[in-house]
Amino acid sequence: MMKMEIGVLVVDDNQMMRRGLRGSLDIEPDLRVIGEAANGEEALALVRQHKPDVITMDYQMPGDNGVVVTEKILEEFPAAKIILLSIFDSEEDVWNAVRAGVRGYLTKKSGDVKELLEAVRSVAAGGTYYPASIAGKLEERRKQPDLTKREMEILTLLADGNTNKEMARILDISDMTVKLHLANLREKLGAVDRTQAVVLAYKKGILHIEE
Amino acid sequence: MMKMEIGVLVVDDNQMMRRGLRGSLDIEPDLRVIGEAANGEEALALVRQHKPDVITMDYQMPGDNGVVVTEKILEEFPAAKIILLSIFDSEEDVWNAVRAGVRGYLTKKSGDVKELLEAVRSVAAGGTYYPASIAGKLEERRKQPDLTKREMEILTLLADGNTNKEMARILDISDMTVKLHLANLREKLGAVDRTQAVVLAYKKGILHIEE
DNA sequence: TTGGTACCTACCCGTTTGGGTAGGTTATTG
DNA sequence: CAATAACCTACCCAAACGGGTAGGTACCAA
Repeated sequence: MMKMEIGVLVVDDNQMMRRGLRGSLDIEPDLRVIGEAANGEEALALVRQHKPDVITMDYQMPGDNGVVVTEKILEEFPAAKIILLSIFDSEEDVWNAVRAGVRGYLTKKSGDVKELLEAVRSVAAGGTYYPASIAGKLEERRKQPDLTKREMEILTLLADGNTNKEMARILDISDMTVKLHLANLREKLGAVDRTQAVVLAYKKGILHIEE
Repeated sequence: MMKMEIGVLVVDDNQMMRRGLRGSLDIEPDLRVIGEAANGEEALALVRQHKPDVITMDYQMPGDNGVVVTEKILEEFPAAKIILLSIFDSEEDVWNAVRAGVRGYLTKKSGDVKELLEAVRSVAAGGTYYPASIAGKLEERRKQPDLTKREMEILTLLADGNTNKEMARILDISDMTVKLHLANLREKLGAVDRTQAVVLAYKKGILHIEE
């Protein structure tokens, strides 16, 4: 009555990573990699074709990232079981993935194959899988209020080295209002000043280092 | 007279990455992976034992990072040919690796196997290998002056949300001096204010996001 | 010995920031 | 309909920051 094999779809743009994942999974007697996708479109096509039991999904990919692809897959196949794999594990990253509906989140840093296998089996059986460190970040994030759209704009402008007056001009609002948003955003992030605000925003994964 | 096979040592703490690398290299007729190491000690031991023609070295590892391990290997075997593989490719990261004496630097983001093979063969033949994006960052970094020890201390304290007065107290110097270092450091980083200074420090890889 | 670099201090002065307090409109949702 | 959240503006005031200028010491290398 139990299905003998767990069919896994590997989604990762990194060719070497795909090779490593396939090797680690295929060697297990109860697991079988039924396909590899390097991006969102390929992933969706293979999901439609093979209905995999579990999908391992990379976060960073050209085009749609793993969270967006997850949303698209779940929209069409609400029962799909997706485990997100990422080099990054900031509070915000984990939060976004969980909100999108993933069943597990693993960090690539460790590269721990045992952990991966546990996650795949647990999720295939209908459970979820979050290592302690990830679960902690999720809990931490849950306690924090979201930044509003305006606060995000201010935060971005702040990181670009704008003064309050400049931000006011850019957003076409009073610099009094900028001060207000800034105060709220410092409060939400737990920062003592504007400089620490951007630092904490980076650490929490709200802002990203892209040049 | 030419050596038929290029012996490669793979150094990476990530088990899946090692698997992917080995698979990608071993499949080539002219390449042979003669060992895998998960950290600096293992790497050094295998280098002594096998004298590999080329070493692919991960940046992020528990214990000594890839640059430190590179230095240790080159101290003992100055002719060793090392290619650094990293997820990160900030100006500072590339700069540190090149200063340590690597012959090539590849980013793991692409996971481009062709590029890896080209790099290994080029380096084995006595050449170097830097993709255009990496070479550009190296050139960029070369033009910039180093931060002094004091400036680094100020930068770190700055990112922690300290005011000038607090930094002065912590470093036991005048807040006038803090202002001076801060001005120099803004100048070197090309930042308009203290907030942008830490942002640029992150982007350049001088500061790191660790919680 | 001279030059360069890192490091330190001080003054003046205008601008920017942050804290507090007190109001308002609009849109959404129970 | 009332409550809530997001958004906006204004005032006062003290503290912090940034720009300019003008010095000093210590050390290392040419």
